[in-house]
Amino acid sequence: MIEEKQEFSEKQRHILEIAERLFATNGYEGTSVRDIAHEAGVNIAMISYYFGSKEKLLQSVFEMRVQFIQVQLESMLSNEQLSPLEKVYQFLDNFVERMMNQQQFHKIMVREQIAQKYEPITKLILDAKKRNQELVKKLITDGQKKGVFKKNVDLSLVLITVIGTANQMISTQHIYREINNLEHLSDEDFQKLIRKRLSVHLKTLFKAILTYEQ
Amino acid sequence: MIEEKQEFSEKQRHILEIAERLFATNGYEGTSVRDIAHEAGVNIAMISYYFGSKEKLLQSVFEMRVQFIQVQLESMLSNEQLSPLEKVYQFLDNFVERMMNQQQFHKIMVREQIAQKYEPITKLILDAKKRNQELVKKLITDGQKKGVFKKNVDLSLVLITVIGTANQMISTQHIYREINNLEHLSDEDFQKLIRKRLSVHLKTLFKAILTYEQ
DNA sequence: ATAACTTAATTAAACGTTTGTTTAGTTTTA
DNA sequence: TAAAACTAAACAAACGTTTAATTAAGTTAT
Repeated sequence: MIEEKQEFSEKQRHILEIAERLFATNGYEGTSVRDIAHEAGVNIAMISYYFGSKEKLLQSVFEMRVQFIQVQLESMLSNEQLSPLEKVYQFLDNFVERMMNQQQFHKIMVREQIAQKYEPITKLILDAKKRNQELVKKLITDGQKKGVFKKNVDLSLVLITVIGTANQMISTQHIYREINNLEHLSDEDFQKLIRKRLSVHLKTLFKAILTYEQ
Repeated sequence: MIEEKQEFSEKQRHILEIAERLFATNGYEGTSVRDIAHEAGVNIAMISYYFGSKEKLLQSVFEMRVQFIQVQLESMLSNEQLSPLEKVYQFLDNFVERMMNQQQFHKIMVREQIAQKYEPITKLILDAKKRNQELVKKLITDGQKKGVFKKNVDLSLVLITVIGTANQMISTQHIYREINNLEHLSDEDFQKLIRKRLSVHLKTLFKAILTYEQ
């Protein structure tokens, strides 16, 4: 029987999820420890008790969420059955799903990568991005060797578009909803819709940038 | 002699620019009125005296910057010399230049469109986006009528990519710089470089999404 | 099995700072 | 000499964190 490592207790995870939501909507400085404690239904002192400080609480939110890609993608990469383009598509699907499932967290990410105020978090973000880029780079160079992808692609710039598009969609989905008259949809259906559209859109983009075919 | 409407005095504009920079880097809640006053070299009370409150100060920053597109683009649109694609290119150049010239302000925008905390500002952003989209829509449908652009383009999604890419570049330019080993460049040269690359990149994207040609 | 003891969880209250804003007074400008 | 610009000081409220005390849970000894 394998004992799973429980980094945080159930109660701690509850606090972390509340904190994540509040940090996402109000920002780190815009959220008070009292707000978090109140919404989580715990005493204010518990947050220092469990996490040490407000800043370490934010760090803990990051730790909770940065299980990131790593394992999932490694196996995909080594699958020799798939064509380079198929691999890229699968990566994009995976990416969109991850982003949409963790919207609150990615809102925090957007803020923090602007602010760069808390060193350990800045470092976490940078490392994750580098790792991400290395993985995609393998995908791309693989496709280039096989002659399916163009050479001279600014990979960083392509990733900025992919991540930027997802971030922008997450940040301004209410506007997208209003402008396109999608208010009649349930929240759930709307989420499904933009997830699907985002996925298709990013694939189209990637194909257009990377391949010769039309 | 035409008297230009001076919305803000020179001293006020100085405060607004300091506030803009601090709001951009530390966020609205992360910036204290004392910080702003100190950096601007004025007494704290002057901020209430001039702008009424901290929140109205933020609003004033928006007012100062929302001279936006409007006039510039209208004339471009009506220029019958240009092909639809050339018009789109010109729009993109204009867009990138505006974004890069007002990076601080756009960092605030990114935060505020996530937060949606201050009603008047949320409304300002929404209106600007709608106006923006209407203008581009004219450009696109014009090109569609002439048979140069594809039909069935999700314009909102395309704009999300354009704006999202620019926002992401502005937010994570330090990472782009490090990953691509561009630290030897002067700040000025680096800014020029990413402005150019962003411009080219967005044009490529637009062309790939909108046109049939390769 | 229960009493004795230890550690962990939880609480209300208080701590010293910092927050945005206002006041009452002074200096500068027209 | 009236209005505008500016200042230092004070305001209450909110902030993150700590304290000291209490309750709950877990362990050991008998």
